[in-house]
Amino acid sequence: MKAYDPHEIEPRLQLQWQESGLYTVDETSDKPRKYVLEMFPYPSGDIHMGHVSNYTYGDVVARYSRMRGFNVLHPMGWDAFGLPAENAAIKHHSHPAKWTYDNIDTQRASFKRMGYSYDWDRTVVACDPEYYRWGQWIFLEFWRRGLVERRNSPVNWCDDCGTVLANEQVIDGRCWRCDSEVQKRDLTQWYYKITDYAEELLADLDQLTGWPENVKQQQANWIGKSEGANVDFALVPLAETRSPLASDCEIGGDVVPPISCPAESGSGPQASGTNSDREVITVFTTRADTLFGCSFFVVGPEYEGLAALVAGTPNEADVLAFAEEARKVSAVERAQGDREKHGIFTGRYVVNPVNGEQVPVWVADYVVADYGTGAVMAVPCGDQRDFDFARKYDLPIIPIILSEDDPLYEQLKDQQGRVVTQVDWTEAYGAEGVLVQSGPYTGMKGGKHSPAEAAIVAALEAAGTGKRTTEYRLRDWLISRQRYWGNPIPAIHCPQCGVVPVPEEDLPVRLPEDIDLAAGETLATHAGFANTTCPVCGGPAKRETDTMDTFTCSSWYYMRYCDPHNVHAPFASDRVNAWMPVDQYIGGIEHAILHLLYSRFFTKVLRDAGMLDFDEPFTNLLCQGMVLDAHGEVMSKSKGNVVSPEEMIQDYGADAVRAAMLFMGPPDKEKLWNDDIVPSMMKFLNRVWRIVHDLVGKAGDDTLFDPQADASDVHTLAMAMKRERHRVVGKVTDDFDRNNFNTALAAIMELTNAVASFLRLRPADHRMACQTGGPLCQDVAETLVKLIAPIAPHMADELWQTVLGQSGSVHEQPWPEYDPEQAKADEVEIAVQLSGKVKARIMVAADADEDAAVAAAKEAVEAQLAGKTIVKQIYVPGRLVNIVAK
RNA sequence: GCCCGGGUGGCGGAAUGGCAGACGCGGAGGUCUCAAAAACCUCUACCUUCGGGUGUGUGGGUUCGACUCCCACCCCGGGCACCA
Repeated sequence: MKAYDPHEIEPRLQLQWQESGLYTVDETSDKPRKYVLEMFPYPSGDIHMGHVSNYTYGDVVARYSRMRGFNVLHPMGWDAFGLPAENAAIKHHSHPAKWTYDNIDTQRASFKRMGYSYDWDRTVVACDPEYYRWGQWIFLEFWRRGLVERRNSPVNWCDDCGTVLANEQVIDGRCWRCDSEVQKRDLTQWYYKITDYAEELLADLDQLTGWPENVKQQQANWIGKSEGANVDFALVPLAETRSPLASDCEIGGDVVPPISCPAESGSGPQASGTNSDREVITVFTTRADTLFGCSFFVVGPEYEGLAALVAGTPNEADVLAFAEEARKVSAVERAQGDREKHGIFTGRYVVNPVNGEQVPVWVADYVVADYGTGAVMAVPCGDQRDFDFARKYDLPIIPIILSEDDPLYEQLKDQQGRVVTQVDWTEAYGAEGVLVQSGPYTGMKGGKHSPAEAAIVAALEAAGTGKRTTEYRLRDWLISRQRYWGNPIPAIHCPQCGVVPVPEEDLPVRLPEDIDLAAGETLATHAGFANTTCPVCGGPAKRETDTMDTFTCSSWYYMRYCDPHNVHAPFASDRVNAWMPVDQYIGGIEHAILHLLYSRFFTKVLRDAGMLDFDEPFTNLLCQGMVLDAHGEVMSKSKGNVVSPEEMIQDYGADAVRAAMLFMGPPDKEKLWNDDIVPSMMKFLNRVWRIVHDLVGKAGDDTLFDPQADASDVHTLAMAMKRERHRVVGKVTDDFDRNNFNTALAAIMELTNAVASFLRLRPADHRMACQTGGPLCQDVAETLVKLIAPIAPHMADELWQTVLGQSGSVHEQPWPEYDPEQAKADEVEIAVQLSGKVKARIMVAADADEDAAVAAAKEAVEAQLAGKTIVKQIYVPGRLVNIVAK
């Protein structure tokens, strides 16, 4: 027997697989198709343990699927545009392409060394003009469909990266890439109008039954749908303002005079002050039911009409100064949720449309600028933020929604007028409750989506002062970047014709290669690139010099894999429709929002463009957990705790590294790396290697079972091995179907243990005659090799081809069959419980009926049953007998 | 604050409401060996007066039976967050 030597076996088989084109997809095959995909890597350097984890899972799924009879598409490529390449180029006075392609070469070699079964003919590299050309084409298609917009607005600017960022790339006010503080700047930028798809992106999450719940939850949070209403508050003209100073701005006195309301006047909410000639400030609210509790009104410091609003008021200068200061607060500081609130009275009033009350308008820093209308109605009774603000500035808190258990409810439930009660609460009442002091709605149930909310919105709509609306937290996707190493935006700025698209036949707009980034050159300063002619009028014009966010590249690469060499289009629809959606997608949880949301968006747009016949790109999603060091710390160069896959392969071989990664735990959980695990897997593979050799050595031996010798033991263990063979195939099949790689491997170990027991118990000098012994050994050996083939593909193929002497590769073999009947034992051990406590264990026939099992069980616990009456007995076949006795 | 996960031996982790701790690591002892390595074997949750008792974050509940289901709480990880 040759010793197991992964360093000899692995490179040899990798070459054999490559030369035979084992993993090249055959588009003409009539097998059912399966698309197995892992998120493509960014070529940042050599691979790390996170890559090993991700791509090993994908490779096991791909290899297992092939053996299950699928025609499997399993491609690999690189997400090759991005800032690190540019920084490296500046540092080394070279070109980003060099750094990128060098790293791709390194990674490709490592992936091959890991034995991953990719179809390398389909590789997509995002910075290849043959790929990014079609990213530009898709940009133009989005433009044609009205989904591209260029607009000026406050954007996130990262100074260290020298570019703007999408909302999704700002984490707690910091840049996702370099962690430096993000500033707000007013800039004209390019957007993809993802908000047009907000509703569908949210609603279709329900279709994604193969996605982890937390990812769907994160996307739903990010989209952030709120159903409510826009309500118009009419501005009281300055001339009619009755109380000009901030200090008297409360609704005067303790008792507000009774207001007219439908119960008295017979009409809907008073539309007082909503004449068309009056200026209106609109607010968005999900709690229209609390309108009667509105005691002030707030606009944010960024509110557009602020200057006009305060023009001519006594406090104009102070208000503008306050707003200016508030705007300067950094995003990082603002990201802290429980900041102290600050505000100032504007001197103006608006009219509450439900009751005609005039309420003071404040400017405060707790109003979010780009959500809703940038203005809110304040109901301190029902909203904690308004409550805090009211307390700080001594503004009225009018109880209008209460729990029925509240003593105050008894006092107020029949209150006719409007008592401005300064309640002694310590916090707002945010829950559902019953309305009081709310005109005709008093006594109705209030809360989000409550009857009172519906009734009040309906009345506002009837009166023309309100409208049902849905707001989303999702913002449009800012796709332009002020960087070189990205996909150029195919647009031209013509002084005559404005901003015009680059004609399709002129694609791709190529990145100039002769650029000196180290000297500070940019696309904008590169004359050869920036200067062009207008495709409409032919006059001199400037090229757009922003590039696209790299996430635009990763939003459709999985479609390109289906038709990677197409020179006429991004892809042929029939090819993509034949493979997609991706059956199993695997990647890191950090893309729960960014990449996965953008990809879903692209899919829906291209579907609407008639290019795709499916709604969602990824049917099943597996988000792998991070690989951490033994102490649960993230591996990083600065901490010096990085485990190198390359070193592990050198020491133990790729198969052992793969097995170790799979065995560490469930794929979606964090994995704590332990240095002992790879050698122990090497040990296990060695054991399999020897066992298969041993079994094959016995396979030709038709004298295996000698009834003259200790036949009972040998026969018993042979039968146990056979049962285990069937049971384990069932278990492994089930586990692979559910991506439970760790327990699949554990089950394979159990089979090897059964085989080892069998082999050990048969001393070499036993010569036995049996018809079935040899074939059983051969069958078990083949089965074991097939089961382990997806996990340790090199060793399995070597055993298959040389030790088992089979032709072809094990990776083309059908997955082993199993017979559940044969997995059953004749006799099983069951537990005997007394009132749920295990008291004994007995052997019974596997098919024992209840009477037999219970009788045997009683015998086993006879002593403990003495003097007791049996109340109940439960028999779970193959498991236990539970006797309840008093 | 809201929304997801999770809490099981010394460690990683197993358990369709049915014998908790599969499988592996580590540890102890042994076989083989001149010796070591490798390989193989046995043991390995805790307490115990050796009868048994206790154990899956805590406290209740449902059930013949709960790691699993329900209620309340504690702790850890993640996401969202002055989003009206």
